[in-house]
Amino acid sequence: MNNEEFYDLLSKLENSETHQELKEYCDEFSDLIKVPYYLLGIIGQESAYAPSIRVLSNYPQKWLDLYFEESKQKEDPVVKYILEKQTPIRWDRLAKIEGFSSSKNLKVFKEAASYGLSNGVSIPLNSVGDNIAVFSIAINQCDDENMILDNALLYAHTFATNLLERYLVIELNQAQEETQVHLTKRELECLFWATEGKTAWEISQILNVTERTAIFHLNNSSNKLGANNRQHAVALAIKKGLIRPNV
Amino acid sequence: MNNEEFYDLLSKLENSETHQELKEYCDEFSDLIKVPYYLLGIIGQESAYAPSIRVLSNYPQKWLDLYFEESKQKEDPVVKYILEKQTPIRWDRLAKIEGFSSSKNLKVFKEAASYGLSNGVSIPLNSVGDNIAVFSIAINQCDDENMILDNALLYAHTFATNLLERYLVIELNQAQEETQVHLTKRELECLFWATEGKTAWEISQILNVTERTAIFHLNNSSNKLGANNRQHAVALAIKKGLIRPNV
DNA sequence: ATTTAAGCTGTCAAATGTTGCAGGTTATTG
DNA sequence: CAATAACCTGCAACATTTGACAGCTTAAAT
Repeated sequence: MNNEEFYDLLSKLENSETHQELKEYCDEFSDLIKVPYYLLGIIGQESAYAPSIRVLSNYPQKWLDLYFEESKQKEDPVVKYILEKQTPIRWDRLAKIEGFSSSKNLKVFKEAASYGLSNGVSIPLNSVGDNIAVFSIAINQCDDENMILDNALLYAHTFATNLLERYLVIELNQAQEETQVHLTKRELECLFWATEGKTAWEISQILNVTERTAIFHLNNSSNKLGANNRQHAVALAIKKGLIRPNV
Repeated sequence: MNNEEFYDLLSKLENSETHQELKEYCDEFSDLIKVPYYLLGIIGQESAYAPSIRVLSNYPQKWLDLYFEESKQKEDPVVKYILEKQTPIRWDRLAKIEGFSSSKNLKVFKEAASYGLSNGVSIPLNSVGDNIAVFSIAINQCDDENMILDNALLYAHTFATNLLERYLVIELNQAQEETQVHLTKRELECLFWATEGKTAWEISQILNVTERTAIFHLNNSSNKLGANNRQHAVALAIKKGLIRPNV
């Protein structure tokens, strides 16, 4: 693959309007890097105790079915890794890192291999917003698998970042007004100071309004976010990326 | 640059023990990709209204001094971009994107150019934890600047991810016990449910303890995190990456 | 000119959170 | 065995948050 082909592919991603279209470009990418399998996995943590998992992949369907049926993500070293680290990692190297290499964990690797996914690269993707994602590419056993993967890794890293960004934009567009929350400037200001540990009274002093007004905006924020209480609102706002540092 | 040189460099990063050492490898990287300038900027948002900014860079010192003296980050389109987006971007392309291309913003680009930074690539880095970072590489005007940058981008993306991860690990090691917070299992469990919007009483039911005990753990968490109140504790815990989705 | 969105303010009662006091158990480790 | 860390519980006073009711101002858009 040359750079021109690659950047062409990225601009195709940017102009995609459906997840189906994205999948086609993933297929194209997979051809270009000569790695047969890919998977984009997204963990939504709006509710952290019941996270949603979304997948865009051409992994063997039987393996995917088995994987989620038996909740193998709970003992998958790749999942453990992406929740803690940010750097792309080759599976055979991951298997040697302390803390990820328990025999229970390595069992997942063995099972995956039996479905034709003997080695791969996984790239943690921490988007702003409430999602944690991973993009993996995988290959069956062959002589130069390490070389192919090392070469593909660089492309896959940037490709994955663009893929996820576009995936989430499309998702947001489709969700439309129902799920979309729009907070007013004041509501965001109040929430911001709430995340800094200020009480309603303190916020009222900062914004030069009465305490009642600060409470009013905070309640509106909570309601719009569908939060149970202020703590929940604060948590949701941060996870959704509504709170930005005052750079 | 070939892949071998690159992966060698990455493993040097991984084994670094000081920020000075990292800087040396950045210099080495800069040579390899033939792009003279680099900058790693880290925005710590433990306190979002007074974020800390740390820099590891070989940008012209005069430009850096001027930049922070005049708080140019407030109108820097790159800063605006990295707070919203995740994908690497070439500056000349960024200048054309709607929403980032106000004349006020473009002024920063012009000033940077007068210090020898006429074009570049910036890579948003969203680490788990309480930091937002950017790695930029920059080049002075020349005939094939776009080609050089496009070629360097892929390497820079993965390099930057590894660089940041190591930078933060070193920082954490040096901070040592003073700043380090260790929350017990129970404290984390209570905090987790607090971020899900549960009251102390509800948490007590989930964990099968009395309400008083849940309050006890929540208070301990708050104190250890240095929080003013529960909302603050929840916010800090999420920003620090202590709250993980229950995958 | 009317509507609409956003902002602002007030009061009251009930629920929840915060703080400080005091004391207990259990498992691990030197 | 003694020390330690983590965990568990109760009571009481006070602060803060939440929900429900009611009404005003201002700027922008139809």
